[in-house]
Amino acid sequence: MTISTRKERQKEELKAKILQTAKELFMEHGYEATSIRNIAERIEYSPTTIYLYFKDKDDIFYALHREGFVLLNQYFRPLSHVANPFERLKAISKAYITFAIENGELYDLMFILQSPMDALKKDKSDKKDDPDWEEGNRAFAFLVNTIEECIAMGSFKGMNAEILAFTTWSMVHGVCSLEIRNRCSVISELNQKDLAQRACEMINEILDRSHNYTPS
Amino acid sequence: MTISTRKERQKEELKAKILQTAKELFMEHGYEATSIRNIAERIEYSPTTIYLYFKDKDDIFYALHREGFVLLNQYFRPLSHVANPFERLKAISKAYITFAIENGELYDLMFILQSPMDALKKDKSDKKDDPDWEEGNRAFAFLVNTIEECIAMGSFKGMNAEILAFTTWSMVHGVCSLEIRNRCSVISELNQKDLAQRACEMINEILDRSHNYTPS
DNA sequence: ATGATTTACTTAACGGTGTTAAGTTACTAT
DNA sequence: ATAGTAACTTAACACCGTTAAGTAAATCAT
Repeated sequence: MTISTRKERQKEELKAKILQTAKELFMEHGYEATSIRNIAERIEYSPTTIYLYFKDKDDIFYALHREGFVLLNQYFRPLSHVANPFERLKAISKAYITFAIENGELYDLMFILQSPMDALKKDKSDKKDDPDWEEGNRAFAFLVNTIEECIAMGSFKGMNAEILAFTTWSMVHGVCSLEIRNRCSVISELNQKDLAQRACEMINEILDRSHNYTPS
Repeated sequence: MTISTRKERQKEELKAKILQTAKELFMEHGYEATSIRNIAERIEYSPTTIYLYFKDKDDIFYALHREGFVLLNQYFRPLSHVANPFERLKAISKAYITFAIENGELYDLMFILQSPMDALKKDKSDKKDDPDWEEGNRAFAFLVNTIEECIAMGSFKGMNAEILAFTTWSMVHGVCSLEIRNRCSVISELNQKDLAQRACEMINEILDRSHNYTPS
C-alpha cells in the first residue's frame, strides 16, 4: 500500500510541477509565447508526457485560471471587515483594479483570454456548479452580497442586485482590460496606470452619486 | 506613363484584395484561425506574395482595424443630430454596444486583440497623430465633445471631460468585452445578450443619476 | 520464479503556423 | 540585344499542438 501511495504522490507532484512551470513561463512571456515544448524542456520531460497529465493546452490554462481566483479572493478577504456596505463596494472596486495591475498576465487569463473558456466548454456541461469554479463564484457572490446590503440600506433604489453587480464588475473590468490590452496610451497623453486609476476613482464617484440619488 | 499607372493601380487592387480576403476569413473564423496561407490560397497567390504588400500578419490586421473605426463612426453619425447632449451620450453608449454585438470579431480586433497594437508599436512612434488613427480619434472626440457639452449644461459637476469620456468608454467596453469573451454565461443564467443589454441600460441609468446629482 | 500485463515515459511523425533566402520569369529601359 | 528591375514562386527554417506507436521497468498472476 505505502509503495503505491508514494507513486500516487509522485504523480501528483509532477502534475503540480507542470502547472507551476506553466505558470512561471506564462507570467514571464504570456500565453502565446508559452508552449508545451517550453514547459517540457524546463521540467526535463518529453513534451508528450504533459499530455498524460493534462488533456491539452487549454486544460493547463484552465487550471491556472482557478489559482487566479484564489488569489483574487485573497485581495478581497480583508474587505469583509468593512462594515458599511457602500464603503465595502468601493473598496472592492479598488482592490479589483489593484489585483489587475499587479497580476496583469493572470488577469488576462481569467477575464480576457478565450482559452480557459474553451476548456470549460469541452468537458464541463454544468458550468456554474463545477467545483473548479467555486473560487470564481465566491468572488462574484461577495460582490452581489455587498450590493444586496447596499440595497437593503436604501441605496440604488429600484435596481436589481445581480444586474447591478454584473454592471459594476463590467465597469471596473473595462478599465482593467483597456489598460492591459494597451488601449489607454492611444487616447491620452497621461501615464497609462494613472489614467486607469483616475477612471476607477471616477467610477466610485459615479457610484457614489448614483447611490445617493433620490428622484426629484 | 499610362502603362505604369495601370501597374500602380493593379498593385493597389491586389493589396485591397488581400485586405478584403483577410477581412472575410477573419470575420468567418476569427484571428487565430486566419492564416497567411489561407488568405494566399483564396486569392490564388503564393503565401510569400502577401509579404510584398504587408510587413507581417499584424500589419494586415492593423489595416483592418482602421476599417473598423470607419464603420463605428457610421453607427455614430446619425447621433450628431440628437440635440440634447445628455440624450446623445446615452445614444452613443447604445450605438456602441449595438456595434459590438453586430460586429463581434471586428470589435475584438479593435479593442481586445494585442496584434494591431503590436503593429502600431513596431514602426509608428508618433501614435496619436498618425493618419491611420484618424478615424479612431474622430470616434473618441465625438464622445469627448458630447461630454463637454453635458458639462457646459451643468451636468457632471466638477468632473474632467476627458477622464469621464475614458471612464464612460471603459464602462461600455467592459460589458462588450465580457460578452464577446464569454464571461457572461458563467455568472448568470440569463441569456448572454440580454444580460449585456440590461447592463448597458443600467449604465445609462447610473449616468442619469450621476448627471442629475446635486450634492445635499 | 516466470510469463503476462500495466504503468510511465519517449521517439517519431503529422499537419499546421509565420517568415525569409534564393530563384524564376517577364517586362523595361538603354 | 542586353542589362536591370519588378512581381512573383519554390523551398526551406524553426517553430507549434497533438497523436500513434514503441520501450523499458515495475507489478501482478500463476
